[in-house]
Amino acid sequence: MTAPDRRGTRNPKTRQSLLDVTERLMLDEGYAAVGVRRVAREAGVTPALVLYYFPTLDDLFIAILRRRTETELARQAEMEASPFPLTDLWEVNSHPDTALLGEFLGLANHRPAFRAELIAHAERDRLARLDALKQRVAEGNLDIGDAPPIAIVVLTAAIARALVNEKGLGLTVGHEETMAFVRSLLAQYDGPPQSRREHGGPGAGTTNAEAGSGEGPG
Amino acid sequence: MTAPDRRGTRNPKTRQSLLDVTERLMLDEGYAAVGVRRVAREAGVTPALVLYYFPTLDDLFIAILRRRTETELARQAEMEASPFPLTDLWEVNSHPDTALLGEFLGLANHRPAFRAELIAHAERDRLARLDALKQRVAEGNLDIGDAPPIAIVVLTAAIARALVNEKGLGLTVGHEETMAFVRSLLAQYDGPPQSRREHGGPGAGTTNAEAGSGEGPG
DNA sequence: GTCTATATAGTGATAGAC
DNA sequence: GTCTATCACTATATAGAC
Repeated sequence: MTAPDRRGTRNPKTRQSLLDVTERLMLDEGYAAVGVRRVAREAGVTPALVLYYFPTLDDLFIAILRRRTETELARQAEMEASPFPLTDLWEVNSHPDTALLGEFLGLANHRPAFRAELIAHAERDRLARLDALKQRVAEGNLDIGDAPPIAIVVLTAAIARALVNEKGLGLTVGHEETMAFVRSLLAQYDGPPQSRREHGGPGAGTTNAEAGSGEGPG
Repeated sequence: MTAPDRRGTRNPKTRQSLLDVTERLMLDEGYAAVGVRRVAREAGVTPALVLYYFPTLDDLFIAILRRRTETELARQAEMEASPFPLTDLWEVNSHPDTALLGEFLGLANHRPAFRAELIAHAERDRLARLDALKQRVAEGNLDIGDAPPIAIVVLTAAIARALVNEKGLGLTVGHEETMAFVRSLLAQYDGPPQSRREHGGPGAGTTNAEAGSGEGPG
């Protein structure tokens, strides 16, 4: 259902070019702008060639998703080496490329063949981040109190994605204050105990609620 | 650009039927499922009649948005009378109909005529909720500490919408824990001081972090 | 107010020459 | 591996009969 899997990969350079164009189109104009003709035109080839590399549009979208996965695994690895995992988890989710995830969600809504692939990817990704977070907690590098780690993972992703979506639309009411607030909250528990409260960025000026009056919950 | 504004509204019953069908289609299958043919078929009329009431598809979508606005204003009014504004703010945002907002966001992404209308609506809505929240705080009915009220409004909307979106997709990893966590957080500061911690629903069993070890921040 | 019929333009995908 | 040409289908939207 996904791809007839044409052996030989043909010309890798052309293939990559098509993927680049598609990804940029999705980010700039949304997945609805992606079509065989449009992609072909922007890549300087013919529509037929696009379908030669990706027999169906679904195959093209799935290829984008798969390529994305590798990039994210790399970022994930970086995060695991960071001294401030929470803040980094937030930053990773706030990356402009997160807009792609929004497009993927919309795409999955009316492309069944794409949906299964996306869900599998999202779940894998979510569990990977959960594991990473748990490990940091176990190492004593991070103290999130009674907060369920999975909730932290879900929340950072949810908030960041929603903000990116809104910004892409041109809706930014309250974003600045919200991001400052979130950053200050994360910075409060983030990193090894001795360094706590020493970072958080200039935007965290609102210090924050004394929601954690102790040295840290738990 | 929006509508030639056909005077007379014709048959209000037919008009409402078309709106009902469209709204249900958007919720069930996403905005991509909405087209003159499909709407016509499900409403038991012909495609031409749909365009008789709504000269372009954009007009149809905008009509949905406008009708929605009234409904939300009603909910908003209810919320303002509730003893637990935070929890209600969350519940309102978690209402299944929130899925519509996600569809609207996607829609605005590739329908310029719809975008301006949506942004105006979203900003108005956000500021209304902000005012309501501020008033509850001023009344002493709610204590959110140093947290910027606008951040509370943005965050509840962002989180709820993201969860609804994911659920619609079939991705629910971590949702239960996250919702329980959010509810417990909200319940902690929600309502008049004397009733605090007496509600929050059965899902809030994880009690929560002792993030607010005092009677309340501030 | 609702219909039939159609104009116009787009789409994903295929066949086959080179 | 890349092209031209085209099929089969869908879409929004319009004209005009009833």
